[in-house]
Formats: sequence, structure tokens, C-alpha cells
Amino acid sequence: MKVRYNAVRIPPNILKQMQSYSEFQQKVWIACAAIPEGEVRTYSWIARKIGKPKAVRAVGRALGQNPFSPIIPCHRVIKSDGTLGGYSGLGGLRTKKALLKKEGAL
DNA sequence: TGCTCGGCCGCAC
DNA sequence: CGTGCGGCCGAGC
Repeated sequence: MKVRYNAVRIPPNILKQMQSYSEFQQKVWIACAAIPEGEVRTYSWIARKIGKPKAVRAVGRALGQNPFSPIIPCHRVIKSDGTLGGYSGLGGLRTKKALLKKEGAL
């Protein structure tokens, strides 16, 4: 059966660890976690979502600092021009691309 | 405490 | 299609 996850499902231990980071980062990561598997969003989408439409660059920076790599799916965030953008996780862009492909977002 | 700099961007030349 | 500048946050000095 089809289940729609409107609520963000983040492991409690992750949520707990997030608290030791800035609120801005937490917002970014949570917004990011709301992206369904198999889909992608843009950096500006996140920026708008957290109420700071012009903080696009800061968003990118926050995602780059993401210590919870695949758990917080920052690899589902791409640039507004359709290109992948960057990825500071293990394996770099290569990994980002592979993950998206595996999830069917490409 | 205050300033500088860099970063997974966006958009206008 | 390349370049530059704008705007934002956090770390470092």
C-alpha cells in the first residue's frame, strides 16, 4: 500500500546530535530531509522553505557541513539550472550522482 | 568584541 | 557561455 510521509522521519539520535549545531543548519537539514526519495529539490527551494530566500549560498554551505550524510539526503539538492552542483560527502559528486540514480531521480 | 573570508548558489550582464 | 557581484552564515584571527 502507498504511504505518504508528510512528516519528516529523522532518527532520534540524529535529532539529538543536530541540537549541537546552529538553528540555521538544523532548519536546512530538516527541510532537506523532507525531500521524498526519488525526487530532487534546489538550493533556492530550501532557502525559501526556511524563510530565507536569499540565503541560498548559506544553505549550500550548511549542506556541505552536513555530518549525517546519507541520513539527511543532501544529495537530493541540486542547482536551479538542473546541474548537480556539488557534494562534499564521501566520494564527492560521483557518490551524489550514484545515489540519485539508485533512487531513480535521474 | 569585531572584521575577514570562504562556501554543494543564483542571477544579471 | 563565461564572469562578476549580491546576499547569508559560521569559523578563525
